Amino acid sequence: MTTLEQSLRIGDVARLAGTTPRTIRYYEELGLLPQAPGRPSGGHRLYTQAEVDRLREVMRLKELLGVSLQELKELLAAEEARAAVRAELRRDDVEPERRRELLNQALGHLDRQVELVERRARDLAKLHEELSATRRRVRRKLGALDAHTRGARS
Amino acid sequence: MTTLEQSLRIGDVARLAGTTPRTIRYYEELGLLPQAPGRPSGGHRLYTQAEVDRLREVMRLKELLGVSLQELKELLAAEEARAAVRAELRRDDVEPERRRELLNQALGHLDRQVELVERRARDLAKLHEELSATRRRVRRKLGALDAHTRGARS
DNA sequence: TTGCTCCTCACGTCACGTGAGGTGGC
DNA sequence: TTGCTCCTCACGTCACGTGAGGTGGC
Repeated sequence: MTTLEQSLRIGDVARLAGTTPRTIRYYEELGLLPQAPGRPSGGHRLYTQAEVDRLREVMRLKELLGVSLQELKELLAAEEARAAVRAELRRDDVEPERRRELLNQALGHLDRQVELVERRARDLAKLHEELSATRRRVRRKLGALDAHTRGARS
Repeated sequence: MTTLEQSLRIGDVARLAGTTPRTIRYYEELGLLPQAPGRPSGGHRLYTQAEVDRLREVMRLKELLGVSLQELKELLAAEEARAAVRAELRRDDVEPERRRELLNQALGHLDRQVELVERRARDLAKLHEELSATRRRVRRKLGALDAHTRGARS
């Protein structure tokens, strides 16, 4: 039961996640990150690796899903519910219908995220195809130009 | 030589592109869209389909590449250079070395865009894989739950 | 003439960046 | 004690949103 890892400060967390202390405080203010616990109001925030992971996940979803922080907060509230639910599900005295309800909720949230990701992936693939086609055309022109130049010299 | 299509107003363009007049004016101010030509300063802006296409492309790249408007402006300046260059290339009196230089520039800009797109696509694919795996796990639990319930009832 | 859309300020908002001035732990 | 990072305002910035008050074309 070591508590040795409880020693990350806000600057450490920011560096590990690739962002700034200001962003962490802002996310905490919005409720996207939990309040650093046991802080005497004005004292330093202390974190563990769990907060680093959480922050990285928040940043990743924000970037890749392209949603506002408010929307993201709602999406993540669902994930938190799932975490709480997992604890509840682990106990065996949960009624099957309650269990089914919880699992179905989780499935709904996952489906929404997957849909957002797939839509973005389709759009990106189309753009990639177009850029590649243009690039091939430019390359062909360069090739023809080289061949012509060599032909004229030889 | 009909000039019948020269009759789009800023609200029309916004609706066709899925944005707002304010965004169009802002992009014009930043130089991302050309000034609507022949406007008596205070008069209404008039557009053609070409501006609609341009605007859609700007919006699409902004969303999918996730770059700032300033970075996007630089990327698109390259595209404009390409357009001007295509006109120059069409004439046959361009020196081959100049021609090669222009084509190589175009290739460089395309490579940068393709790299951005591929990086995003990789990140998205990874996220998709993780979400799908989680979804499969939840589904398996639901399936087991159903089987168990039916088993208990039968 | 009546609506509608347009125009230009200009202030508000979201997601932070960036000092200003001060306190706290190795 | 000296640095360093931390703290809380609070104003600045980017990419627009949203009226305020007024002018212009079917």
